[in-house]
Amino acid sequence: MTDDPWVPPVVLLAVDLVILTLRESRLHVLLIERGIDPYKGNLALPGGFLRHAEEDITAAAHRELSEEADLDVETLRLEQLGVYGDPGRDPRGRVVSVAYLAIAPRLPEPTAGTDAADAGWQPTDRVLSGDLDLAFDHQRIIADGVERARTKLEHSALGTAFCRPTFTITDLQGVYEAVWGITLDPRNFYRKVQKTEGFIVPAGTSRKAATGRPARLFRAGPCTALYPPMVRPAEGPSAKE
Amino acid sequence: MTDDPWVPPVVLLAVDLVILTLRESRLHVLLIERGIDPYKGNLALPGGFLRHAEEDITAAAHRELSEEADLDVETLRLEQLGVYGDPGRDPRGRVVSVAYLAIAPRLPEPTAGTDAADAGWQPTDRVLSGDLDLAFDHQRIIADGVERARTKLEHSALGTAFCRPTFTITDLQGVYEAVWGITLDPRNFYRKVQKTEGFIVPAGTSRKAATGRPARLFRAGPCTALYPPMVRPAEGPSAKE
DNA sequence: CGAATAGTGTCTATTAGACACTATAAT
DNA sequence: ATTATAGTGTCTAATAGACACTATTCG
Repeated sequence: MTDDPWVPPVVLLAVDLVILTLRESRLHVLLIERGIDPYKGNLALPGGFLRHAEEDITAAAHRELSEEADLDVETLRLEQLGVYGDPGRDPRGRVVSVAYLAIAPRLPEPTAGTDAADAGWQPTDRVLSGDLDLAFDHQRIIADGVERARTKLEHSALGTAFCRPTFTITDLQGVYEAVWGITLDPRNFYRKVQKTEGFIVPAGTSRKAATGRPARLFRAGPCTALYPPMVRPAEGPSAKE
Repeated sequence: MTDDPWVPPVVLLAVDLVILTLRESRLHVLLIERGIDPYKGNLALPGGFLRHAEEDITAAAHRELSEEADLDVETLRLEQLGVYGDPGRDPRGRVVSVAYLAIAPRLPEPTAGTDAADAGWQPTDRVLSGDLDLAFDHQRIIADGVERARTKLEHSALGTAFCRPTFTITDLQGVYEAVWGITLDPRNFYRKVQKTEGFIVPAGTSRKAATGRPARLFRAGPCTALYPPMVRPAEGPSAKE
């Protein structure tokens, strides 16, 4: 045992972004193809190291959002998802990553950024089933992100973030159905959403229709927390006889 | 602009523990008095740097729990609360802290650990009101921890973690009332808790009574997630005319 | 008109919340 | 008996969930 004065170890700090959206009624996550080792060629979450020692972590997340995902920083709200710092999760050394969650409306394919060889939306169920091979512990991070989105739909107005600025109630129902993976009664959903004060507000004009009656348009309301919450039907444990 | 190969910056990684308990019907948080600079003499959350470069973050949190708080690691479950890494939050340099939340039953005063000059439980409302001067951004971390506990009480069986191994329904009600800062109807609470399957299970013997009818004892049930959830009455926004 | 989607009405079983009562102990 | 706390019963208003209907567009 030496008696050298102890100094704390240092780590590399990274951010990773779980950006979810809806395409063709399925939940998708934005992934890039890694252009460099380790895990070169594998799919991974957009993200990267802090740029410099004074960079704010949230600022770094926003920077990666525009650099790697080429998405508009202004329209997306990032929420901290958690820290992933297992020793050995990155062969380059001790890398601790702060994961952020963002919800995006349906967007055109993002163009590849600087250090992303390719970028694209992948269905979350393909990721979670292990069908796709992800770098690092990113499958785990995505699983946590999806689960977070599921519960946030219950208690926050996050659902509107999946929609474009104006949307129909049917659009919003599609969000809940895709994220929760269930079907909902349109009539009850209609009532419920309307009576949850501040959730959605009418956007004047009705519009849209390939066929059928045109739907009214709404915008996201002022509330961020829903009261009463949207209730997700019980699952698993209610194994009915 | 030089053309030196860019290398990512490094940071110091710390863990901080928000340990909540109930004493005399008030929510308390465990704080230590800092024995060294910076913020020497101020109150702070128990915590500290990673011991070595390969230490798991959760393991470090458990280690601090026993070292600094002298609490039994086995009985307390730690939950990640978030990352606090603003540049400038620590004058010693770039320190990023991972905060953990734990709930403890009423315990004897913990004995001071190694680098804690003094330790003790402080009411959370004194902390949140700014009545006590905390080191770093620990007031903010505690505020987040308390808020997390509030919402977890709704959807998880966390409330039982505030109680000793066996407890009465009145004990459990006291937890909800203290954390939520409201009063509840004992009769409705009784029914609600009983019918939430797996929340609490009878512990055989009835017992306890200074005066009045002895209460039945219960243990924490197998469920971690409550369904249906305990509903916290609406606050603020329902400003009744 | 029919097809398709939007939106409303109504009924019922369940539940939250209010409140009165009975039960079991100590003094 | 009195006091104090534990536990149960009951009523009512609100709500979730099921389901039938009307409304508005296009072709």
